[in-house]
Amino acid sequence: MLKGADDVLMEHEDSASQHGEMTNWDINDIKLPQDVRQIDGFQEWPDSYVKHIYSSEDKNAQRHHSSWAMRNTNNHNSRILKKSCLGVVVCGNDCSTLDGRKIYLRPAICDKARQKQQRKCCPNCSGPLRLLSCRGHGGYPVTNFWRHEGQFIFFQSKGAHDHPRPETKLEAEARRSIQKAQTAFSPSSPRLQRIQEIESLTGAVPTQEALPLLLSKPDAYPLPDNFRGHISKSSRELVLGSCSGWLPYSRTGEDMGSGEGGPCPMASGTQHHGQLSAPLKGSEGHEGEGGRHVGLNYCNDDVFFNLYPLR
DNA sequence: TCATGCGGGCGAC
DNA sequence: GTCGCCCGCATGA
Repeated sequence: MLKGADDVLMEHEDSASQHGEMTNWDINDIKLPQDVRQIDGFQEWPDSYVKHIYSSEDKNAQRHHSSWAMRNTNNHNSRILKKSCLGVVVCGNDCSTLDGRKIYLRPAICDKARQKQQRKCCPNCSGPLRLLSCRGHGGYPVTNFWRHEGQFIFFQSKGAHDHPRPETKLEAEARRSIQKAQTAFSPSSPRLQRIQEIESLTGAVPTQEALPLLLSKPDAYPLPDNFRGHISKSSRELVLGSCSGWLPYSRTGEDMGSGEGGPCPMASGTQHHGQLSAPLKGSEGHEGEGGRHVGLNYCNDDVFFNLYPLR
């Protein structure tokens, strides 16, 4: 369907050196190169018409991981896994946080979960959420292809994302963990009562078992090259600064405290906890943005998380 | 509950 | 035939 455009772009791609690896192959080739001299470090944010060859030992590659929200697409070819980009969930009111950041949530991959997510409201302004579809591949979503061949995992991306980066899977997972912690620490929970009891007896504040916290670092969220011209600087600087509100990408609707549809008043009932950190499982990327930390600075209608002062 | 992968099926081109 | 997309199902975390 879009082959003509692809071919043109492939030429461009082939002429460009990508870390020096072989790129004169296509994911649909009957035979893929096996004399690969150099394998790539895992790319968390592949964009544009790129190809990568990963080691079959690479855990991220094995999982066909991407920080873009990619859903499985049936291409009726069991040898090649195809995924298409779901875009990003934004605030329908195009609101900004107090420090000028936009809301870029990660679309749920599961269709039902995504529908549910879109019924939720913006955690910043309580406005409607809107799914900003990816149309970076000739008007269709960017597609990623994965193929396991011998010792290597071949990756090919077609299209250039025309939308901001959503929060990463890791961040979304962290938010879920935090929500679980919130539930456990809700004011009426026996667990919290127990902690308060301990606190009153000992004067000590129990350190958290493992509330996940990821700390952001500047420039952790560069936008796709093709998007940089379209948004403001403040939107680009999606890093956590002051405790003016909450995290840059915000949380998804699933994390809105009591579930269905509740608006998100800003940080009511905020409790302050010490800064916590916990290593995240997995190895998000081997280079570049990999292994970064994410600031979580939550407003929350239930409990806390306006709480982690940044360094 | 949700992410992920698989595969049937449909319509457009 | 290829591609995009919908759907349901299964599995695992």
